Amino acid sequence: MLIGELAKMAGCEVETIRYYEKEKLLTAPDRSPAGYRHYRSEHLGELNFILHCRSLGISLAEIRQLADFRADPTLACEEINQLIDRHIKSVHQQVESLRLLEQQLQVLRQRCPQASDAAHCGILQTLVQAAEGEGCACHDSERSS
Amino acid sequence: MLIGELAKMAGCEVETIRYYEKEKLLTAPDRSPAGYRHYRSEHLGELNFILHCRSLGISLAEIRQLADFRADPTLACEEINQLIDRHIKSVHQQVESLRLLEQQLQVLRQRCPQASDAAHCGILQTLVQAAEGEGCACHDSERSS
DNA sequence: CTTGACCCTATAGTAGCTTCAGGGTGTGAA
DNA sequence: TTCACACCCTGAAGCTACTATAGGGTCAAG
Repeated sequence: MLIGELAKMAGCEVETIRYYEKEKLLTAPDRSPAGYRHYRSEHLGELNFILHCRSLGISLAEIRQLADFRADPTLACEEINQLIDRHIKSVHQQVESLRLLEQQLQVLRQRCPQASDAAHCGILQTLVQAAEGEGCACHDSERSS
Repeated sequence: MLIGELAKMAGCEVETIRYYEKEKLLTAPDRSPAGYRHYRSEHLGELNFILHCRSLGISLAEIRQLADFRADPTLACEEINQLIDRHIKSVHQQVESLRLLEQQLQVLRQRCPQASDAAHCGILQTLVQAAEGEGCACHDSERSS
């Protein structure tokens, strides 16, 4: 299987595969005399493992750790639990701060319900006022919470 | 006002200010004979504007646009509205996908309630199974939704 | 005249790819 | 056979928004 076919099967870009190989996340395949990479089904498994972890927002460094656990199953899985717990925590924090951000943007957006010119744009005025330290509508919810 | 004082007043790093100047987001201040930057209150306003926008997750490219609107207030503010609307939309999408991700991680975590060794680690097994295309517990909610 | 806090520039590093330049390979058709 | 075209290769640079590092200059106090 050539790199293009593997990419198609896994649903990623060819460059991504070469990148993972360079980063030693994917074992290097055999090469044809012309230097073409030839993959086998194990490679598809490895690649899917990486892509699946990435879709869960796990970093390449963490995936490298998981791959080590996978390679040596006598290791304690307590670390895997911790890794996932840390990850859940950070995702949860991201969700919370983005929800706050969304609220702030909604408030900001309501400042300018109709289009006119920038001189009268409520959004721009709000941003400029905030810069002048007059307290901003969009971040008020931070103080009150 | 020297760069260190400005940084303290605005609550950011000195390097960040120099970076914004290099990126032409901040107008270059006058220099002392020794080459030290000397700032005035306008600069604090400009910097606060940038930092406030950044705290709302607005990119530097978008801040550059907003600064143009600020500089030429005869421009239509419709574009500002659109910029904020686009931003709200993308933040909302991020929130949704992170919430889904959190759920998936919780499901994954429940696969391994107790620590043993990696050979019996439910999390690792789940990830490996997913890689083998057997359908994964953590992404099941995607299909059912 | 030395110490220490501050300032300067230019360059490289971060994460996770993506894009680009410049070239080789393999297959089918004219 | 020669051409086009789709695919493959490498190495380096680009992206975002900073942060860090190296190697140096300035200035006021003691």
